[in-house]
Amino acid sequence: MLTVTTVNVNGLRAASKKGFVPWLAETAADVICLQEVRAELDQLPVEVRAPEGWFATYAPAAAKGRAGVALLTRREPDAVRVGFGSAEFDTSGRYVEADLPGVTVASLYLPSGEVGTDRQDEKERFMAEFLPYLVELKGKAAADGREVVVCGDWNIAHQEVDLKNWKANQKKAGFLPEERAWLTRVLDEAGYRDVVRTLHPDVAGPYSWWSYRGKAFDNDAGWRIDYHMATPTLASRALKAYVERAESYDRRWSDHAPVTVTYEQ
Amino acid sequence: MLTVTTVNVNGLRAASKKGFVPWLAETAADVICLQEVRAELDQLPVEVRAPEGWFATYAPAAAKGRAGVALLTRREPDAVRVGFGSAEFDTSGRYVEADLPGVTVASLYLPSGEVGTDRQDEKERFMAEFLPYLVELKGKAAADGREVVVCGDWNIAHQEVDLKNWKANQKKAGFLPEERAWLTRVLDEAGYRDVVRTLHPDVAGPYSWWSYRGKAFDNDAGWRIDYHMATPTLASRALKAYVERAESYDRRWSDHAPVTVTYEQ
DNA sequence: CATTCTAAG
DNA sequence: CTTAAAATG
Repeated sequence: MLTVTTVNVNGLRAASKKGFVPWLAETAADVICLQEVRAELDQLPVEVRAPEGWFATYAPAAAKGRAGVALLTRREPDAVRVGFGSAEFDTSGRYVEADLPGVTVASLYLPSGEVGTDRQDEKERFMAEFLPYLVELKGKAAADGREVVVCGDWNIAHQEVDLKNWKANQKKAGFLPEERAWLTRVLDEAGYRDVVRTLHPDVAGPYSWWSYRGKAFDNDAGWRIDYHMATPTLASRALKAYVERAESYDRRWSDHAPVTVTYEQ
Repeated sequence: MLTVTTVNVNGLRAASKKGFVPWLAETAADVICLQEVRAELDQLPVEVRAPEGWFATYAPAAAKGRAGVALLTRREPDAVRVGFGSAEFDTSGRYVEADLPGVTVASLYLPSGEVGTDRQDEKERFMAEFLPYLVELKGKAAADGREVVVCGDWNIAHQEVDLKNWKANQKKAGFLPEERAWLTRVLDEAGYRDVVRTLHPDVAGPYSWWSYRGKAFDNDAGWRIDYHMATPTLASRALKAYVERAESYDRRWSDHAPVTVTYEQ
């Protein structure tokens, strides 16, 4: 059994003050993929920089206070790689992967974007570069007889069922036709499986992100943008999935909820 | 009797959340000179933007969130003037004056500065422009048979007795020889009186500012940089002076304390 | 609406 | 150490 959690922490320093530390102490996960750490190593409290019982692999962004991904693993990885061979993005704190026995686990933080801005152009460049890498990653892993799961904040809701207000968001970044089509290519061309959707084909959501603005959380006006994208064999071994939505607005320590999948080994 | 208070609020929005509002409700002052308001009018809660029983004259800086002075008067001023005829400083939220019967009261926020920076150059330019204005102001007032008091944060401690650690601060902005000499000229050349010092010639302080850094407040490592500079006749009418140091670190609503003087009329 | 950085103090 | 803005999400 391998339990993998992914969660965008929206600033690990802030999250650590609001409940991330006890959450970490109680989780049953074997691997945790973090996004939006937004800190240098030495800015983090020691309980999260080097948590007891975990191996921590941090990939901060070159720009202070931005992005940043990490992997927490209960056992030491056989290998760790930061970035995916992109001159533009490898120092931007958006991708890290680790080899564990039989499986490569990655933490991805895809750029956010907003229509008509440079950020959206950046998001599109990332998508264009990252899709071929997914294909390559899957090929290398297959040659090695290993499975792959790329977890993280993909910043795109795939289908209408993946966000509460899909009608109002058809021209919004995160639910644009071209972004949705790109996610379809991740599945159909690169050959990954959306593990949570595969386990729960017909439910709305389960959402994993609610804006801090307005009453989005209380109205459950959420988006499903945090995914486990796994190679088919690993996906077929998924036993259960769970989105850990906080009980109330003020018990949250991030605007995202942890998304956990348990895989049979 | 005319009671005048001056206080640098270090952000009136923050101060309003921490105790400025009840302080204002209970003060016996007739005129309050505020510095470092750091807000536009419409960013302020209505209880301070238009407090009941007061006339409020705000002179915000053109730069958002910076400087800003104001006058609160229990009666409506006969006239109000923003700035002192300086192309550089009249829109910088550093000076406002109001005519009340027999007396002109001004709120001044002299630039802060730091040795070796552009800010210090700015402070020096302000000083160079402001001294002649003080002379002019006094002359016009005399011709009109009125007194003058320029209250505010002058950002200079005059003598060794005006700050706790004068030895360690001899090369620090706020206690440089040239700044101290300039304050002497305000007294000797422009002919103003330092009202609080005149009433209390021999005491240490009373300090009106304690840095937020370190334990400055608890150690009373303060500076006397907030002054009532009055024309001699008005100064001679000062009956008592009072610096309202907070009872404890966390009952403060600013790093400065209100400095209040009661004048006989 | 929240996090972090920066400039300023 | 604190305020407030700005950029980002």
